[in-house]
Amino acid sequence: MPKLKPDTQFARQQHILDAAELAFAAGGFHRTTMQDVARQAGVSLGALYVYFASKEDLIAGITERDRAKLTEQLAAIGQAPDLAAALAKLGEHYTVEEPRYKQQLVIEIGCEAMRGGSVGSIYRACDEAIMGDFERLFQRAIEDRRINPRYDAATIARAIAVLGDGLFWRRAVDPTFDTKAMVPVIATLVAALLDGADRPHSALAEDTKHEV
Amino acid sequence: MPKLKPDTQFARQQHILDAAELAFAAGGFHRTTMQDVARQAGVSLGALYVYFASKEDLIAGITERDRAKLTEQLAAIGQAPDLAAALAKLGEHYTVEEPRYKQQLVIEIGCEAMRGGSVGSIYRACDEAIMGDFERLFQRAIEDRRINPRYDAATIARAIAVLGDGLFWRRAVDPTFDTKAMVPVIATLVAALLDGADRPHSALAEDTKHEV
Amino acid sequence: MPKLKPDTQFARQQHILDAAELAFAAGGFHRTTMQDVARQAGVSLGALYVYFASKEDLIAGITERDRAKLTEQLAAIGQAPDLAAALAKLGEHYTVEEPRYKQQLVIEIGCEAMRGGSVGSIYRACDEAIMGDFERLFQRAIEDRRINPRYDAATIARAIAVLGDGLFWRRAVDPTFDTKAMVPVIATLVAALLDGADRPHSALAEDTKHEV
Amino acid sequence: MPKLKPDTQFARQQHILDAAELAFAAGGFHRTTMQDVARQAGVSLGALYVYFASKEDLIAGITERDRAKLTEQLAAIGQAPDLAAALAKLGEHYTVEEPRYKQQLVIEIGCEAMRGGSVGSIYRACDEAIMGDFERLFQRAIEDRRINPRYDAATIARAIAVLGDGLFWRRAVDPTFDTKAMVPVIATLVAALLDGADRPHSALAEDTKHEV
DNA sequence: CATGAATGAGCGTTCATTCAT
DNA sequence: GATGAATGAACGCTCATTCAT
Repeated sequence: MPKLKPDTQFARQQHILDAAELAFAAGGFHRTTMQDVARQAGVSLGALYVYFASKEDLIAGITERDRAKLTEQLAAIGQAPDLAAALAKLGEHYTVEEPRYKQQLVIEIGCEAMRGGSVGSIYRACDEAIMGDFERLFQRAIEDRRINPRYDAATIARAIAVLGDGLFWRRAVDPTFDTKAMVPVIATLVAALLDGADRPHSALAEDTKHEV
Repeated sequence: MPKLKPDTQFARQQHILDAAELAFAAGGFHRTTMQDVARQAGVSLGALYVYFASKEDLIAGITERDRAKLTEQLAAIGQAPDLAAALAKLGEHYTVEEPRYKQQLVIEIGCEAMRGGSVGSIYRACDEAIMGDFERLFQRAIEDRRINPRYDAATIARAIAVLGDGLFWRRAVDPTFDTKAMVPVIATLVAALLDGADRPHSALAEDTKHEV
Repeated sequence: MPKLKPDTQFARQQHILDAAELAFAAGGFHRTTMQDVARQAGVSLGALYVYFASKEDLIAGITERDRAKLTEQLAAIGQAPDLAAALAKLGEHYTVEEPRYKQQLVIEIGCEAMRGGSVGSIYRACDEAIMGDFERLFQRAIEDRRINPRYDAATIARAIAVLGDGLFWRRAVDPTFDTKAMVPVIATLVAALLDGADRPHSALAEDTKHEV
Repeated sequence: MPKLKPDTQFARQQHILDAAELAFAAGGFHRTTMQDVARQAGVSLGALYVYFASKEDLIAGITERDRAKLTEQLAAIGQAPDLAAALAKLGEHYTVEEPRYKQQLVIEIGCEAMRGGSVGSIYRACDEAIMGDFERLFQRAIEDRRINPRYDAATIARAIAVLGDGLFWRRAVDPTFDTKAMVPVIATLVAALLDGADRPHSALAEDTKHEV
């Protein structure tokens, strides 16, 4: 029998990735066995290895797809007229539409990425790309005078990443965390970051200004 | 003297915890074997089990010690006259004094805590305690008119947790992250949270005000 | 064909049970490792766990098969016209045809069964079933006047169990024991049990008659 | 500090043996750790090794003491005027006075003795001594015409051993076994063995006579 | 291509034994 | 002599990966 049609191949790979995300989110990368993933996907163990050469490869596949989606969504923000509003929208998307297990997966991925390996490479490459895009995005916004921040584009990008990652972490780790209620609060801070150059700041800000 | 003095016992337990933190931070909880920990601690495999009944118990011990230290440090903030400055100081502490592997450990712990178990129980119990303390701290500060925030104490506490966790995450996961440079920026946001009731806000803040 | 036919599966399970009996009889349940069993069976360690979930499960499997065989053989006695002769035949079977290691295994099983667990459950369940069958067997024989014992059916059943177990024990524990020579002697006692109501007995019997 | 007085030494050794019997009977030789024994005896782990060089040595000590006691009791039977009655008395002793855990220990010992080692040596040496004594006992009784059996002294000795061991086994392995009720029944068989030369026997005896 | 039985290296854990105090 | 912390070989078991069918 010749090769499966590329469409079918791709579809099955995506199906396995979906199942693997569920399985891994439920039990973590290490406690979850390839057998578990196969069962969740409704395929045989051998079939798994047709589409992914190893467990690491499978995890890398998940990482890649997840980061690609995030990259894409952040890219879409570049088109938005109101940056702050677009970012708040994105924050809401991850809060309301996405199930919690996706966030837990992101934490799991980051945790795995800390150890290097192929997951680390992919994660960091994506992160750098995202950060670069982000930076350019804010650079353009500054140049176009659509925002008026106290900090340079690179700092803004990183600060917003801190906020976003903090939200992800909290939602994943704290089951009592009310993400929906927190998003607008964080959005306020994003807004403050984007548009704060000419505002007075608290004593603290004054004290630390020279460190920036 | 055959029976070790409690002091010595405690010291050895702490020594093993130190070694375990190093070993686990380097390889993650799952890749790191008990043998690795023993080697790092310079004790035999059996000695490990004299002080910790299982690997889970050892990880729980690390979690407990780590969270206890954090709780203690946050408690100390209650005494500070300038809340915002004290928080910034704490942020700097975790940035400059603490080695990066400690942050990675925190991420590892949180990741493990997502799966429940004894680590999950300890983590969540500490987290709740910390959040409660935090909330009361801000409540008192509001009543004493030392701060004048737009949000209630509970929201402030949670938002600052998001900022702190975001910093931890970034430092752990992104080796290029310049934490030292980012702390003052985040400190600005903390200051904005603590003292922002009567300031004008951006359009975003206006838009989402009704959701708060 | 990837999925093994049930026949093959069963055959392999039986093969492993055979090998395990040999290995366990040679070294006892506790000194014999799963690796030993695997080596004896000519399969890998992992393959063992395909067919038996744990060492206890493997021992339970041996127990079950052994007891099932015994139950079956005792059931066959029910059909025999001459009860005493059939029992003697069975005694001879276990003496001559069965290798000594099987007896040693029975002792090992009983020893394990003393500690409860799944082996204990299986052992006692079979023992009770056997004793019940035995009792009914003798009850019918009494009613049909094929035997004429001094004791009731339950007592007969238990006394014969004592004789049988004593033979097993002796053969297993004493390498100089001449089972072949002893079986007819024990058979005499069985015969005395089955047919002794109207015979005169020794002083001892008279002394203890009131206790019966 | 010089050596302990031999009396004290002996007393402690006996105390440890008592505790070890309890501990081993409860959990079996293999599941019970030296730590368990020490705890049961109320001594330190190190003290155990002052009195017994190894676990095997401790088990051998138990075996030796147990067999010595049995040997002694069987020797006492030699003095009895009525052999059958004396044997029945001994049977009752092990049924009523001795706790069940002692029987379980005997089974455990026999099980261990099957594997050879020092326990095997001791067990078999004692068994042979007992069997020799027993044989001589019955030989003298035959010569003195106090008994009139169908079989020679060696056969009688072994047959009675089968009965005794069968009783031990049943009591140890079957928690529902009513030993007290069974002893008189078995005593009947012993009596039949000791005094049966000139009695008619059942068809079974006739049938199997040629096999003897 | 699909299957799942087979493989075996490697893990967490136990426990008989030793020995510094 | 007594103590119990320390040792490390060895065990039961798991699971990523392979490959005959």
